[in-house]
Amino acid sequence: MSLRMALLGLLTAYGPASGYDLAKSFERSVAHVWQAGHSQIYPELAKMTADGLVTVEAEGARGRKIYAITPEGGAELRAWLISHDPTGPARNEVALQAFLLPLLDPGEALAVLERLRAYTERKLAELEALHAVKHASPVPEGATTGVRFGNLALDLGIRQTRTTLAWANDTIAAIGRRA
Amino acid sequence: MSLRMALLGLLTAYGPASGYDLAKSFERSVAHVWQAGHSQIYPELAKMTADGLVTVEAEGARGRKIYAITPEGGAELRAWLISHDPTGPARNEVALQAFLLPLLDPGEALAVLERLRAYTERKLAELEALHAVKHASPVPEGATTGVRFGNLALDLGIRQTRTTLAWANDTIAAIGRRA
DNA sequence: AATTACATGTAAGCGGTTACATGATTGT
DNA sequence: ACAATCATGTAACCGCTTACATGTAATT
Repeated sequence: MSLRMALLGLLTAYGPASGYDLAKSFERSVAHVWQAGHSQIYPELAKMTADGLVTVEAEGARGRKIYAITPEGGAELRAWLISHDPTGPARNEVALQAFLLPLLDPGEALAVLERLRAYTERKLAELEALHAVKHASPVPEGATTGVRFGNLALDLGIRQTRTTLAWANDTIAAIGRRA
Repeated sequence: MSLRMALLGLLTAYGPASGYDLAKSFERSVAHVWQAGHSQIYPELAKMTADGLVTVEAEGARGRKIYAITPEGGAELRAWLISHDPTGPARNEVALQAFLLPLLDPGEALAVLERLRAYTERKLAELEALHAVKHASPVPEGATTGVRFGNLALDLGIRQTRTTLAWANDTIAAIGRRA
């Protein structure tokens, strides 16, 4: 369902687009919160067309199909946002490694934590770069809260990444003291 | 792979157990970082037996099979912890809803954020209750860092949940000002 | 005797990944 | 001519969920 909603969201915010365009949008804007490749997007768009949530508005060169969101699609997206509780089953690889970490001896655990910290630092730098760029981008159609599309998620992402980084640093310090 | 590692971790920490026991352990201890039902666990244990990572140590009443981790299993777990980068594809439902939120008008967006906040508050209370209980639990076998098994993940989870809660509160305040 | 908890498995189906396959257009 | 990019799709496979299916032991 989430893939569907992400696609409807992109079509609402940026207007009609092809499967190819949408796949690019996933790589660029949505990548940090949701991922999908073209092999997943094309069949999904076909299903969504059958369900009346989108329509093939036009067909361009090279068999390019331009999809547009329908009123039903818009309603579906709004309904999902308003009433769907994000009960995504907890499945967090970083947290799982953290969970199992005490099974290693202190030296090894420290090495793992250092790796985790480096990884988190890279991710934070990426998000903060995106944050800087964002202020130059145009406000897309469809944004009614006055907040730029995607900015709330970026803020959340940066905060969470900073939290993970702080945890890694504190844990390295705590285990380091014992080792 | 992660399910495999979670199972090996539980067998290392708590000693030999049946598929049934492991399913219970998932519900209790690992639930916040990884989820798995018995229908996933039983076939996985069979595959792990075939791969020599665990052995059926004993068979009890009601066809109960007790699995024990083998040296190969232990090596596999350690290798994974030490060298596997947790590149779990970003797929976060809360963040996706945050991403799409500006498509709603301010009143609706506020309602969604309130729901998100309530959900996060419940989760935080749960984790903090677990934190309180933890101090009474025994230190299991296999913990070599001196940190109790699962405590690092719990700390991380509490921090992240607090961060999400703060984000929800701040965003409610920010949008509320505009509405 | 009936219910609950223990205990194990299988099957259908969905969401997602990787790889395969094809062809048109544009730029060098 | 060749390469890169545009553009769409399919197939095999894996991980996971939900539901089906079966039977045993302990409790009330």
